[in-house]
Amino acid sequence: MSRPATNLRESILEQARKLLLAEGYTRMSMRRIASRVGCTATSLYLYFKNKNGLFHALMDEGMDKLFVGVDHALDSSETTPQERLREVFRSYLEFGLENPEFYEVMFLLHPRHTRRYPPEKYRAARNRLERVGVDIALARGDDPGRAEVQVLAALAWTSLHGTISLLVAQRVDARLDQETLADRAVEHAMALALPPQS
Amino acid sequence: MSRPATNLRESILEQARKLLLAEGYTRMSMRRIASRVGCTATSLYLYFKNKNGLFHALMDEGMDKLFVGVDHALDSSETTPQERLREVFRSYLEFGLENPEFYEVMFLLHPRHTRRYPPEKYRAARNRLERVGVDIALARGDDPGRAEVQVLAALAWTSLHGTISLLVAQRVDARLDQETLADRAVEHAMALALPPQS
DNA sequence: CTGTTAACTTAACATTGTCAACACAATCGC
DNA sequence: GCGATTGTGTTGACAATGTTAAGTTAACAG
Repeated sequence: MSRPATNLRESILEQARKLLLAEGYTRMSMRRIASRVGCTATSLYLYFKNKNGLFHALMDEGMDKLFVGVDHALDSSETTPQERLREVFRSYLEFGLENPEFYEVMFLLHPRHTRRYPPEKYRAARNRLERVGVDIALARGDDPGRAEVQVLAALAWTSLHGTISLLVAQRVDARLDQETLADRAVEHAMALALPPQS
Repeated sequence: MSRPATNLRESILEQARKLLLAEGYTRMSMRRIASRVGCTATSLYLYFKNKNGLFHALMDEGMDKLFVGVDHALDSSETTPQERLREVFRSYLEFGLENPEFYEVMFLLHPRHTRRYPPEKYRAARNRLERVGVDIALARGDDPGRAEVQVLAALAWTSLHGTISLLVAQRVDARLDQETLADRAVEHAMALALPPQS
């Protein structure tokens, strides 16, 4: 059959996502995706440059998913910077813990294994981080323009990222309660937004 | 040739390590290692169960390397808990940043891609983390037995881990100075050792 | 000289990502 | 209507991967 006018691209993405979530990147092979979709492996190359292209498309999905929660928190302008920050941190952590494979795909997989996600696409993420920096500056009564604030924003991110990645990889002691750890991670990140000299 | 009595195992480990450091896990293929060693790929299976076994042997090397610095800091008993902690944190960060591939191999690679490193081997690492917990308790004037302290130790770890992994993957804004970020990450972790209600 | 065992290789299997070549159906130009 | 073109897909192949079964060669024991 040809020209079945089905949007094969969507089916490919759907099955690829399922396979990725269920079995990880390596076992998400072109042939296995194709077999589930009901076409040949080479057909995937009509819609994606290669396996990495497909993978990047999945990353886009993940980014969108992440931004929904983060933006909602960032845009709640009627609250204080502190409350916004806490909500952003919590939202980020939640995304990571509830979508471990997506998180893995987006921030954990080393670019050496998958080819690098286009830097311009990370700009959207970096923009959010800058807004976090602004809120940190507001909370601290600091000048948002200072490089110091960007360092603080980066620290908040790395701190939460570390928590997510070790939890997701199940590397923290199993006897520790995951939720308390997550809560404390948020509070620890919040410490960065405290006014200086306190 | 047979029975050359060479310690082939050592050569394999050496070349595997070089390949891993230079080109990452995926490109460290059994055949490529063998070709550099000067034997066939199947010979590697005489000394290691499979690629993962070889990989775990490399992890052992990395663990040892890490523990040298961390233990040195932990054992400097003539200093205060705070100074010890700062030195441990710094040492951990330094190891991660100076041995990115080892760090990647040990704490970044998801167990889904490489099979899981035997849990009992992580015990050595966990022991160190418990000693960090003790020092945190000492610094805070807290009871080392409290679960709270273990959470704090875990938080210190996740926080430093996040910094290392994002720096190693070159995901933080390149305009930020790597060293200041590292320094601040140590200080941020040190905040966990402050006496409560401050 | 004959076994036995250790060290290593040959040859193969199934699976992977990827690509060139081909085939068919729909649409466009006339 | 009809031929050319374009889009949509498949066939078959290539090289590389991890892994294993079977074979080979060398050293030692009796």
